[in-house]
Amino acid sequence: MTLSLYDTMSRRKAPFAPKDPSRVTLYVCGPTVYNYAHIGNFRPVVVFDLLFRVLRRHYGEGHVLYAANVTDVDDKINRKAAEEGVPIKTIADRYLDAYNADAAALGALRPTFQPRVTETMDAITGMIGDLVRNNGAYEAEGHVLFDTQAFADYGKLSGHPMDEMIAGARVDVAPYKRHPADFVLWKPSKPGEPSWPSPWGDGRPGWHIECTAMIHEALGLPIDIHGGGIDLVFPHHENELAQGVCSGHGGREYAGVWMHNGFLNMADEKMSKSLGNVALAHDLLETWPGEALRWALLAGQYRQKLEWTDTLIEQAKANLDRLYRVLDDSDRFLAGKAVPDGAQSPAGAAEHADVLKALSDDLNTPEAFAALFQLADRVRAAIMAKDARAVAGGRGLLLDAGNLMGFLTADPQGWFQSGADDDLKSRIEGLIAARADARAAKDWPQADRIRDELAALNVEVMDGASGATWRIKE
RNA sequence: GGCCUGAUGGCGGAGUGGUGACGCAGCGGACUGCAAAUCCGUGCACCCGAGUUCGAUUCUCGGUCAGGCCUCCA
Repeated sequence: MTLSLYDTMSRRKAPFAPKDPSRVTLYVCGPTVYNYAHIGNFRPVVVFDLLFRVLRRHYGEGHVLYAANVTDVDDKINRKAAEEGVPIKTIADRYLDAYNADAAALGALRPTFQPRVTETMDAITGMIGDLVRNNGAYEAEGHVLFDTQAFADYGKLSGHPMDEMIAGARVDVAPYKRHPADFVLWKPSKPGEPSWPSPWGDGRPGWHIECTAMIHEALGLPIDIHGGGIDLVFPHHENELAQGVCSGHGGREYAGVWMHNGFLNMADEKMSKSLGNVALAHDLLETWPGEALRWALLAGQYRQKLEWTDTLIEQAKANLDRLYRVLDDSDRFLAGKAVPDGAQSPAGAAEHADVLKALSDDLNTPEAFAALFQLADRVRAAIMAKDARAVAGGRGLLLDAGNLMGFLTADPQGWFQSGADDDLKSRIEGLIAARADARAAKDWPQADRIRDELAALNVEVMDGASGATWRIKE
């Protein structure tokens, strides 16, 4: 099965061809850890986690290397550390832990490498040195600047012609720059700020060089896929590309494919800390299962913008409920049954294949979801046909397809009963038992009274052939 | 000002030159003591104008609207 990906550089979808199928490399720009990350920050995390999973399915788990960096020195981190009177590492560690916890709750696997700027300083200064030697950078007033004139293709990724970028620039140009588009590779630290030694004096790296150096250090240039948010195309990725090529590592190529996810909007505007319209993943995870948030983040194709609303999350939750119900019903149906082995094709084999097929088409998650539902329908039909072998096989396929996308990892019963502690559970079970007695005695008013009581506890009862089941209503 | 996306039913959201996915919500029915879940059935859309075509939601051009980048930003 062919994997096709959309490349920002060529503006086309094309079959993916890694340079070495036994060592596929993926890099995604990670967080600056100075605060809790908002849900929009996690869109690329979830999207590229999905890509990571799909790549592993195509090339084998051990053959895909995924690096996502951590920016752990930056003005905002410095400021926060100064406010609290602690080292920047304290701030960075705190929010990196929170970030990784949130990412895990959203079903993201840990990247193979998670390099930190402060631990990659030698590689960073080394690469700046390479650029200076190659005449791709120059020193001016204690700064080292990248010389955009040295890279003829500058602007090719973003499609921004050089002249127009200057004409439209809305920032003051530092006087020591040879060209307005030149950008900082190394800058002196102000007194009291963290600084590192370098051949150009003590200071700290510019933002763009960090990624290029970490990519080279962790994966080696050139890489197969470079990902990130659409906003990073210019200037960040444009600059990374220029640095990488001019550094002399990896030849003319920096990344084989450039992938960019669209933004998350809230009330028709992008979610951003400066606009103040943020929803922290950390807070959302208090009220919603991580899988529901993950589903919501994948509800649209990754390149499209996504409107983040409560309705979106509710619908995502409802979608997952439907799949979990099938799993739950399968479990009930299979309970106590000896399932015969056999080579008979399980329910939903074709639909199972369709899931990977849809994902392999530039991560078409909506189509993958559709295939997942069709697969669930096949399992449902097998339950109704009382075909234990088909149910067991189909259930396995549904689970596998869901897991591939990072879903259906919860125990089905637990999915519906999460939010109930043991006290509540035993109370619910007691009421259900009492209601069963009332129903056996055909005391309908009493049975309905108990159901109302359960409803007051936010519990929904479902009478089935083999007794009543329940779940927490949302 | 320059560059770039997008516009599909009540909602989310794929896709396609000709039979308009999928899910949520709605409606009718079956099942149920009544519900819920489930099953069966069902209504509802392709921004506007022009062009190409036997035929366009799908291609081309123009317009309108929305959003993004050009500045820290996923």
